Amino acid sequence: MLIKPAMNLEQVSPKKVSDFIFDRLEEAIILKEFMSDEQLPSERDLATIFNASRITVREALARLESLGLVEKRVGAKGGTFVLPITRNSHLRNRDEMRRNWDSMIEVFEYRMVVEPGAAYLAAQRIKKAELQQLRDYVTASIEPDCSREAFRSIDVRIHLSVAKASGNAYFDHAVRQIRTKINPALDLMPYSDRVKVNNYEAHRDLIAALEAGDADRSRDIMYRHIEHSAEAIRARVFADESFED
Amino acid sequence: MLIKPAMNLEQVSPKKVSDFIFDRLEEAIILKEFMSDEQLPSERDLATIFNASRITVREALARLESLGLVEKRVGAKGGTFVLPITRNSHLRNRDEMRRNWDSMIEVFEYRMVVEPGAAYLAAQRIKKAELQQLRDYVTASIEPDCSREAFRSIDVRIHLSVAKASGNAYFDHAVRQIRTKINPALDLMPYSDRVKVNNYEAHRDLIAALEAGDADRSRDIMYRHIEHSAEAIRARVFADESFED
DNA sequence: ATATAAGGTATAGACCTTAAACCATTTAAT
DNA sequence: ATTAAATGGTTTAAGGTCTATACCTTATAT
Repeated sequence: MLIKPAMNLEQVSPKKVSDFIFDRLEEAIILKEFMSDEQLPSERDLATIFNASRITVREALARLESLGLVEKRVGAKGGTFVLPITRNSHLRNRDEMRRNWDSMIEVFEYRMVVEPGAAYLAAQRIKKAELQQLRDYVTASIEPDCSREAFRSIDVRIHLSVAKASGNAYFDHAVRQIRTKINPALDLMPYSDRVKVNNYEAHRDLIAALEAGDADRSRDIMYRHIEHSAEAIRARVFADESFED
Repeated sequence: MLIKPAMNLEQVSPKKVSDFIFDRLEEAIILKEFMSDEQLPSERDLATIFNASRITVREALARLESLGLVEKRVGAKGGTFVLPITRNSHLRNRDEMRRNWDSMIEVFEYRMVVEPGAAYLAAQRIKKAELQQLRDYVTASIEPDCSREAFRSIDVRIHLSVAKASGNAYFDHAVRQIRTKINPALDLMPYSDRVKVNNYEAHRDLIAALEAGDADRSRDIMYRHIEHSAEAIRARVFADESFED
């Protein structure tokens, strides 16, 4: 006898245009497509980009502003500017993750399946230009003048590029979603030579495996890389000390 | 030097409440939570379930009706009823999949990563009641009086239950999404004893592995099961003959 | 015939979005 | 000092969507 699963009753509410715009801009800031002090396109340009009215764009920007992600300045040379992450927002992030650690674990579990899968496919399909782009990112990440924020931004781009090189929109989207969830946690990490070198070596080895078209090795390297990353985040979130680096 | 990725300009449009309701009902029908000739809840009940107005529910139902998924009848004993899949819609589905085979391949690739991952986690966490539910499903699926449609419905429920047993909302959601994409293809499959037995054995072995808490074996069985399924779909979609069984 | 349970329809008000115009502020060029 | 340009800030009118409520129509069972 078949038992019908209960009708999945979900409270739906309309997703407004301003919600979409807010989500996209928040994601862009979290993924560091815009870095600190960088200016977003003007309200008028954003309206054109998103094919929306200026008022609707302003509603999305107002939400970003109320979250402390951006700041507006009027006048010529004015505009909407991305605010740097403050020590306070760091601590708030950490507490939020401590309180909600179970949901972080869910993201990690998903990531450990999805990103190695993306690397596996990418090894079979990545194009020369994409490999070169990856190499440029990795090279830039190990330069001595690479700022902490630039380093974090490059790290995101490397992982998103591998997902894109998988040639599969599902992996691309999933990695983007995962990264948007965990990037605030990664921003908590210290910025030491040891971290830089560890990351450099993992990314370098991954690129070598991708270049060799070795899908299994690419997958394994990615798996170990993000396994290590998850453990480092866990240690950091539950560390007693506060953050100074 | 860092090169900024181009601003991802996407045309956003508001997602209306009726869109959400339409999506959920369409999904429920595709996943065979409602079977042929079954009655959906009344418009008034759906409005309560989704916390929306009746007019909005009617808009969603009108779209379902225009797609030929449901039919409305007025009067007492009237209501909204799920229509059976016709031979024509079968052929349309097949042609659509032939034309858009690349996007089917993307779903299969994603599925081969996500569902084995879900099975791996489920083996470590599945509860006694969930195992019993799975056993009941599998038993029902091999009964001689199990209709073709009931068989397909049970198949869906087994895979969704495993995803749910992973205890991870990301896997749960992803498997749902994947299944909604490929279920129309699975509906094209013949309903022979050979198919029934193959499915039965794969599901039986999977449950045994889950019950043993053997994560690696659960993952491998799931992988081979859906690899076989993808190949069977490919053969069916590109078969010359039309469908009689 | 009548009651009942559905779908079918109509109206008014609240909210969201667009388009277009205009105001206010700041900077750089003149 | 004046002015032009670029930006955010504001207003208004028109149209679309959603809610709430009420009432109409159809078909079945009693």
